[in-house]
Amino acid sequence: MAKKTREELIEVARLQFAEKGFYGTSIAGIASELGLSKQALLHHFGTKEKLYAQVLSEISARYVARIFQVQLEISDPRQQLEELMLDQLNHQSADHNDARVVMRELLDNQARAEQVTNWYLKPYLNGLASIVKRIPQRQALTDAEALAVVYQLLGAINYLGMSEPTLTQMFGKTTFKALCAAYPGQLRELIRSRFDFAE
Amino acid sequence: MAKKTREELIEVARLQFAEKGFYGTSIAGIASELGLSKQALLHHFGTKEKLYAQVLSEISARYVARIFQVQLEISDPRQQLEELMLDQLNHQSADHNDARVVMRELLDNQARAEQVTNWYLKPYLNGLASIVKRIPQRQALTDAEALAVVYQLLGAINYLGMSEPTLTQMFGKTTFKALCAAYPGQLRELIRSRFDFAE
DNA sequence: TCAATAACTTACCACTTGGTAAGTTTTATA
DNA sequence: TATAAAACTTACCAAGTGGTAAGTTATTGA
Repeated sequence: MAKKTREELIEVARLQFAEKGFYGTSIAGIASELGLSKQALLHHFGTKEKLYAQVLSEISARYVARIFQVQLEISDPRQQLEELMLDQLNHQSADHNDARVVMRELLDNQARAEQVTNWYLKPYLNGLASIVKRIPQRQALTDAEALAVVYQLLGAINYLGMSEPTLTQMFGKTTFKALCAAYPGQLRELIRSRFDFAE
Repeated sequence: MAKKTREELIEVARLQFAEKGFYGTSIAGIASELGLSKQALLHHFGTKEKLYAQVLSEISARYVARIFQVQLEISDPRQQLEELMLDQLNHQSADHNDARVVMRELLDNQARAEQVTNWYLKPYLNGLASIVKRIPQRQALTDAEALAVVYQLLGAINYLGMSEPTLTQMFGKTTFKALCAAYPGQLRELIRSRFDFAE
């Protein structure tokens, strides 16, 4: 059962980092959620930073794995892209913690200035960019332009997911649910109008 | 000079909240940047929460003012939308602190559970949504669907702006600059392909 | 000029933070 | 069953947090 505690700690940490951010989360709070002392956590991970790095790297690994999987299942890069984006959207409505952690990482990491974690997300972004560059009529895109496209799509998807609490409070639960229901259709429309699936 | 100190405090707070978030920012740190004591700040604002609310409400006011302005200058809602979005993008490359504060507000506000601030962004979002609903062939959209469109666009824009530090470290300054240069064009293309300006 | 008030400062408080040191219990292994 | 190592706990620490209380200095306005 050695591994179990470790995994449970990572999962609790993931939720709290997503909800309150790196600074807003305390290692004592994470540990106590499992009835453990703060030092139990430090025993497993050494420092708060290392725990955070672990959480982030596992998220990244999940994303990258999904890219590989889709590339095996689908051959057309346009459909790969659409599948991955809609997948991300679905995955996010079920559990927006990953997206929130990533978003916070993008926001915080300058301040935390922890070089190591900077690279965790790179394979994921590169994987998506390379798919974009394989789309017909997009092969002339530079790396930067392809990344720009990826960022537009990810932004369009993730911005909504992480705004749930605020939007619910602002517009009410009903409106927010309607918004979420409308989203996949709008997103698909956005992708298709962008990469002219017609032809 | 009474007002000046207050305004300076708000500006410093804006930068620090943007960079380190609500929890990561300390009022002592803000004050000391101006050579003041922490209590000088508390004298002006009472609590950290109230200072934060002030920062957020000024950002929102700026956004809303821009909407009004554009609505006076331009009559076609499609062009209004394009102008506002490109404007947001430009404004953001010069100073991404506003977008970062907003993003953090969307992320944090559940945890902080501070009802008052929840509404600051509402006029801004509603203003944009109403523009979308005025676009020809989009008038049948529900409020939720219009909001979904707004969220897609804002996400596409803001996601990039706030990722600058991370992306710079990941891909280097040159690539990031190229990415930024490619962005307005890609964004315009996205908007136009979405709302068929052709007709 | 004088009183009121705004703009501060110093001192202090209770609490929380991440982390160290050292000891104890549990588990695995030989 | 003995031993080593893993998985903890209690105790402690220095530093930092937001905030209160009370006093001081500067500014303003009648």
